[in-house]
Amino acid sequence: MERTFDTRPGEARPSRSQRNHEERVQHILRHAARVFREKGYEGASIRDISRASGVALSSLYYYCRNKQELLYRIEMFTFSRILERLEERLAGVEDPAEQLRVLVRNHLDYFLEHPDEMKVLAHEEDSLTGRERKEVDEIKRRYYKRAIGIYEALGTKNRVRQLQPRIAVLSLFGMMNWIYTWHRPQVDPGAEELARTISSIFLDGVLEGRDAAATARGRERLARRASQAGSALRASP
Amino acid sequence: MERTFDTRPGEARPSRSQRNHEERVQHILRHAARVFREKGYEGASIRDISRASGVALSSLYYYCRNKQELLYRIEMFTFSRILERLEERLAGVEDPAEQLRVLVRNHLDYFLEHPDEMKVLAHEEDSLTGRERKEVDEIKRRYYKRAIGIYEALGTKNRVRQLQPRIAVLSLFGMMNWIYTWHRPQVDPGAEELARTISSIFLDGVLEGRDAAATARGRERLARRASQAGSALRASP
DNA sequence: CGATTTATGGAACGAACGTTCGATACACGA
DNA sequence: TCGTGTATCGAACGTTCGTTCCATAAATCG
Repeated sequence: MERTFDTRPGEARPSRSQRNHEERVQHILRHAARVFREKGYEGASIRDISRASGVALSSLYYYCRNKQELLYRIEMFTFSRILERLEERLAGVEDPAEQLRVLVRNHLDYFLEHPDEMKVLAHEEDSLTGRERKEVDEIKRRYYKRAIGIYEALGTKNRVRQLQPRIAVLSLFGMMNWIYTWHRPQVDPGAEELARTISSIFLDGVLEGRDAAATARGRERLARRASQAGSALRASP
Repeated sequence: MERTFDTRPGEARPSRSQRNHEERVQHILRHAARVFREKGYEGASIRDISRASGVALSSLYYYCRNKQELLYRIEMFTFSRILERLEERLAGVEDPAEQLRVLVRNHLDYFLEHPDEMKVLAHEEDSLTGRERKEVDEIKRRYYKRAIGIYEALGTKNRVRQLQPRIAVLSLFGMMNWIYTWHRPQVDPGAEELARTISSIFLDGVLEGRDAAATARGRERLARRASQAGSALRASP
């Protein structure tokens, strides 16, 4: 049957049919991402995706095992690309502060270039289950660990506040990943200005120079006020 | 028919039956919030809420017109409480930086006390439609505007970086609202430490003193590098 | 060419969905 | 004690869901 060629069939050399196959899958995934963004994973039906992509309902099952696999492929593909691009851009950058700016810029570039996929990534974290869920969690963790590494390098080369790296880095991801809830391309700044703003808030904060030091003194006062306010609330009718 | 009393019936004086009614609604909403948090609004079925609350499927429709009203009531109630508490705590606080710390602390206190409701608030922004959607958007906007006001006051009393208030404030909300995706009560810090960390990142940044000024010089270098990297990527095979 | 994958879509499946209906149990003022 | 409004629920409605089946075109190849 298959001994005419010494390469296993359907593995190397993407034949024309295979290239078409992969293109078709990408076509479906692009439209699926848009539908998932608009209606959410649970709210979107396979019929919606069929209609949006122009591929018949039952034909979708020729390319994907089920609905979950659509989401899984979108998430895996997107995470892989972001990580891939990040490593390319980090090559040769030594200063940790600049590494962090590169990470933010890379994240936001991808965010604004592929808003559908990125909203799905940020919004459908819990929609996968089983093996698919585990694999996405794993690549997400790799991304997170990369950021933690940069943050810790930042601490060895600079004077840094005593913050838990986990909390600091997840706050940074919060600033970035929340963007999908408010960013309107025609009104709001592009990736460059957003990245500059968020990097500068994270690294330098909002206040400049001695003002930052001045407000630091107010912090113990706040701690006292907060617990005061808490008990006052509980006592009120 | 209804001329025996001069007060309109069922408006003033919450009778015992009315109190029980309101308690029952709150009971349902509490369980509904938990189910919405666990499965998402679309993924959760009325039958799930019936099972979780112990109220029969059809009885739920005695208390709420439909599924959307469950979500609407949860979101309105939660937003109202947060705003209410915020104003109580802000009373008498003059310094804008401290006002901002109070806002963060108030937000996170409510976040960790009512994680179900807060995840629903953060995660189901787009699930409502029509009149209900408009009303929730409106109260959300009031909250946002309050934060913008504090941020602008911060700018008049301190030396502040030239950042768009909209972007800065929405980044702050990003740090806070993203918490629901990662916070584990048994491992992660409570509201006080979280609020301290996030306030300090926002106001003072991660770097301290002259280090912050030193890295500022690196910014134009970054701008150049980023556009370089962008074209390099496009040119690569 | 005829044989065999590759690709497509109409029709149907059982299950689950949001919602409604009608019967029943109970509390309470007249 | 009777009648009326409040509260509850089992059963059912029509619709939509994810998925499968099967028949059939179109491309591939010895």
